[in-house]
Amino acid sequence: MKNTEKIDLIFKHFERHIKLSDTLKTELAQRIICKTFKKGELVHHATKVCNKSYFIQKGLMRAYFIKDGKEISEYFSAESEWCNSPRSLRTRQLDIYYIDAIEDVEAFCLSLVDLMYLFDHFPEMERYARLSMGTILGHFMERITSMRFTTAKEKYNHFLATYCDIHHRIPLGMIASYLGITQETLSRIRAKK
Amino acid sequence: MKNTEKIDLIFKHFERHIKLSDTLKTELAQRIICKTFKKGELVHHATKVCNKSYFIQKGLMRAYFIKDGKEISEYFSAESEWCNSPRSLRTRQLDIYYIDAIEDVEAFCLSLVDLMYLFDHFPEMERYARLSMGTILGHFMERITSMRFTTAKEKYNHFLATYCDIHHRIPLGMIASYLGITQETLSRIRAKK
DNA sequence: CTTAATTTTTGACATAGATAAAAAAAATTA
DNA sequence: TAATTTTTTTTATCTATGTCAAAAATTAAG
Repeated sequence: MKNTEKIDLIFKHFERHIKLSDTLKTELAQRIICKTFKKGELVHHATKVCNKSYFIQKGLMRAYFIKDGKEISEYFSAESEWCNSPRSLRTRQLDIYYIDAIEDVEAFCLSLVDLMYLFDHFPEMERYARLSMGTILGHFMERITSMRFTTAKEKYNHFLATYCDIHHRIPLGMIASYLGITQETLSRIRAKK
Repeated sequence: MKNTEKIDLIFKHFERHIKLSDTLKTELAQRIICKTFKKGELVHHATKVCNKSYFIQKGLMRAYFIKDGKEISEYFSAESEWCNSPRSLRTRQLDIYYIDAIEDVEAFCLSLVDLMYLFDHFPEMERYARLSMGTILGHFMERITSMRFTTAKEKYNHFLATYCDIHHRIPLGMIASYLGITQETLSRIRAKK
């Protein structure tokens, strides 16, 4: 890491859940590397096991999978959020997800090996993971509820609420596949209000 | 705890993810209490903050919420699974979920206070939570996919796959609300095959 | 700038699944 | 075991959203 100011972004993120000792900060700084991706660039390919986690410093990433030849968006990650192929990273096996950059991206990158090292040596990292996964789990539960008992319009409103800050940066087609509706339907919903 | 054999069930569960030291086993045994619930009994009420987690030893529990006066099943927990109101437990705030017993239930009960104590003193408990939440997160992702791009029949098949062992113990109406389809539709799907 | 490629919008039509109401079956209680 | 309540099934319509096709608008490339 050259830019010590930049890394503060991810430190601040950790510190929302845990206290970072100087030792841990040093260990993190030694292991985190910076990567950049051009808009449209593929960051992770489903034919590979995912062994990295990206923390976005600037830009927008998307996890998606292919169904019947079409890209189905699974989730979007923006500034100060992680992006990876969760199950692949956890189980060290293949999963269906691709990751690409919707905008030019600057990201911090932590390898699985380094993550494991940190979990083994810093219990507070385990806590961080437990707490932040709890938050994500909550979002998923809300999303499941939103998927089940709402009209297409309500689904879209729920999307607008959860991706409040970044919804305008995501193309309509990607939003439609994320919501499980057709882009025609979404276009009509937008036209009405 | 009187029955030392019984508590092995939950020890074995922990040991799927972590090693349990004798110290931790003792601490757990001191804190876990047994509770029983009759079929139909309300275990957790949405007007209360959830401050307990139940690990089911025998029977079947359900988390649900009320929408337009109807009970919408969120998830089911059977033997060797946890049941609680996740976000309420995590944030110490109210959430929408009720929990009831679909069958007579015998469960181990751990209070939030005791959970916190264990997290604070046993880093391996943090790891256990991280790993088991990862598994749950994977299930949720699959469920979200299943909710979005499949017909009612495919949703039902996905339910049968995920609740393979216990699907026959869950009433049709509860399954329908879990899947976000009407019970009439589910009844027709069952009739066909 | 001009052309090509991609994304979004619009229109016509089809259909899976919702809704409503009532009968049948199963489970619970007296 | 009869009576009551709850759950499931069936029948008949209705509607939101999907599908297909093509035009318009936007973005990217030469």
